Amino acid sequence: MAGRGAYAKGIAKREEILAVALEVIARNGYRGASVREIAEAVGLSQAGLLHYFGSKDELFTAVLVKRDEVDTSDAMGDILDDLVRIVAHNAEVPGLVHLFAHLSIEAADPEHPAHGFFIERYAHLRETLAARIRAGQADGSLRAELDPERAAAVVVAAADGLQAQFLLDPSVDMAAELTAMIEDLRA
Amino acid sequence: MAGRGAYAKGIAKREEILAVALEVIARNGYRGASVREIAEAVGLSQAGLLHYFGSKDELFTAVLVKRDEVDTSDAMGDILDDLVRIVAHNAEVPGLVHLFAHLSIEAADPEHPAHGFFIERYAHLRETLAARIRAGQADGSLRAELDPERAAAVVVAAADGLQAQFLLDPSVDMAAELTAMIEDLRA
DNA sequence: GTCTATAGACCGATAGAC
DNA sequence: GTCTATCGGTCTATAGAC
Repeated sequence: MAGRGAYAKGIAKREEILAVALEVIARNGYRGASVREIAEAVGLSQAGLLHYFGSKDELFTAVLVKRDEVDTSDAMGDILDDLVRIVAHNAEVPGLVHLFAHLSIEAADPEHPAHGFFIERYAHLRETLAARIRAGQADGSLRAELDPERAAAVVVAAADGLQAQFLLDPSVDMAAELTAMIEDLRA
Repeated sequence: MAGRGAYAKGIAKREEILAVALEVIARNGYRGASVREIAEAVGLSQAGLLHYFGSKDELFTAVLVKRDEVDTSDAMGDILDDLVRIVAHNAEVPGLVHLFAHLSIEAADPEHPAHGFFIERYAHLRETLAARIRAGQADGSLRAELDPERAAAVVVAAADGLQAQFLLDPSVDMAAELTAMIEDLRA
């Protein structure tokens, strides 16, 4: 895997493009963040950029995966706390929240490059949460009458829905609402 | 307001366009539902259609308002029941759910024609739900420790988030999940 | 008032030269 | 690996016929 110069340079360039794209989107928002604009910010032509990522959707999907990796590496252990912390952090980068929301809707099409990513992301998130809820029920810290799978799906849904409300009206305090909801799960 | 022939005809044409657009979107989905396609389905040129609605976004916003009117007229009285019924019905028209989700994200831009619509829609929905929760707490049918405003915001958010999960994976049973969530609010 | 036709701007995608 | 040039598609705007 430790490729030679040319290969390694390609990888590095991809990383550089992703970092710049993340900046541009976080600053200018998703709207108007065209491939051309990002390409110019990196110092490439539009076609030059699309050499590294086959299409606009693939580029933006890669940005998403990258953000997810960063979020995951920041995780502290308790998924309930992590979720609230991620949501709180998201309030500071509305452009990225917009990109995420936008792509999650567009990826409904099975042909979309990010379709698999979102399917797996939701499945993994729901499983992790359900396991955490079961553990909490076992040690008596969470209410016993909850259905772990259903509660997990609804917590994930609420987090997404709160982001939509936040995008429309930035005064919505996503983290506070989500915290209150999670508090309500406790015994 | 009872205009003469020409005016009334314009109104009727608008209604006809909205009805056809609703059909096309429900059938073909939002993706690929271009102004041209809808115009041809009505028997108009693209520019002919845009004479009635200033832009694509305005047209789609009008479709949304129309759907909302239909939903509202179907309401039976109890907002909690109505919400579940609307969500259940939505599972049968994924194209419309897609349109709704897509526009609600795009409308985050304050310049978007549907921005005000969504702001008001969420505010109204949250108020109505909060009032219903307060009433339920007064008569002892809903849990007393809930914060009515927060619970209302979270229920709305969950409904939206479940729609996003449903669009990605149609096997997700939105109505069942939402019903379970609402059950959990009861005393 | 209503509609057709057309033109311009922008975008993403692709071909092919270097 | 990067560029220029170009293509097809979408939205918007407008001039002018009816």
